[in-house]
Amino acid sequence: MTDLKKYTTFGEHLRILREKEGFTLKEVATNIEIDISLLAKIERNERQPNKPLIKKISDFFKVDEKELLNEFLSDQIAYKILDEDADLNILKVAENKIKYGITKQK
Amino acid sequence: MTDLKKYTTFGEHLRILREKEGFTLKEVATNIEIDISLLAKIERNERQPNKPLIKKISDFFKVDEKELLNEFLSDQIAYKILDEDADLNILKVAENKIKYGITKQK
DNA sequence: ACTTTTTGGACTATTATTGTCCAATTTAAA
DNA sequence: TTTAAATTGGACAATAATAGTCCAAAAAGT
Repeated sequence: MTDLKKYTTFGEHLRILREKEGFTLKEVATNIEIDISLLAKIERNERQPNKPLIKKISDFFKVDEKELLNEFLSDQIAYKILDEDADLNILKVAENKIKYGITKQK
Repeated sequence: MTDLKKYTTFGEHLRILREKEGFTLKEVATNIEIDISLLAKIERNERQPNKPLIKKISDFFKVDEKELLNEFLSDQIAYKILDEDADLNILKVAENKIKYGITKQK
């Protein structure tokens, strides 16, 4: 587990990684082969990374891919709740659905 | 709270409501003004309802709209976890993100 | 002041999802 | 056991959502 502020977004996490190492957007973007502007947007959570990109990022910064992926997925869920401004208890409901019953969608 | 099997999907819930009242797909579909086939797909969770439709459904079956909406939202989260086959603990992480910090996406 | 870095917006491209249509299958009722 | 009604399923078109690009403006650093 990295010693970052917990409970931040994927984007912030990424920015912190980058700044900790003193890289510019350009340097990172070049390495992970995306547009600078896109990387900036990802850091600001205006765009979502895809899986291959998360892999490249974890390789570049030498962090655990799984951890980054979880950061990303938990963001998605958090954003969904915020967007819909749903009650937090639906998380428990979702958990129970998974545990007791429902199966994958086709 | 309706006395339905708990922790089922939106689609199953809908089908149970319909069958309990002895309606055919056609009858319900006509009333809520969607294609029969689409309704069938929604009952099988092959299509997701949208908000206005959830409203129409709750009106038609005289059930609480908020409850149906939560059913739908918790499904979405459950399906996401299953699809990504993510660890359940990301739900807790998401909850903490919401509680301590992150704000709405733009 | 000049240079580099970052931001922001408008636009296009891509991907995902919904909704439609119709034929095939299943159910049930005559 | 045929006939009709109900349901399913797939292929496709329509729509919506999201990502990615390009470039100019703003901010930060030297």
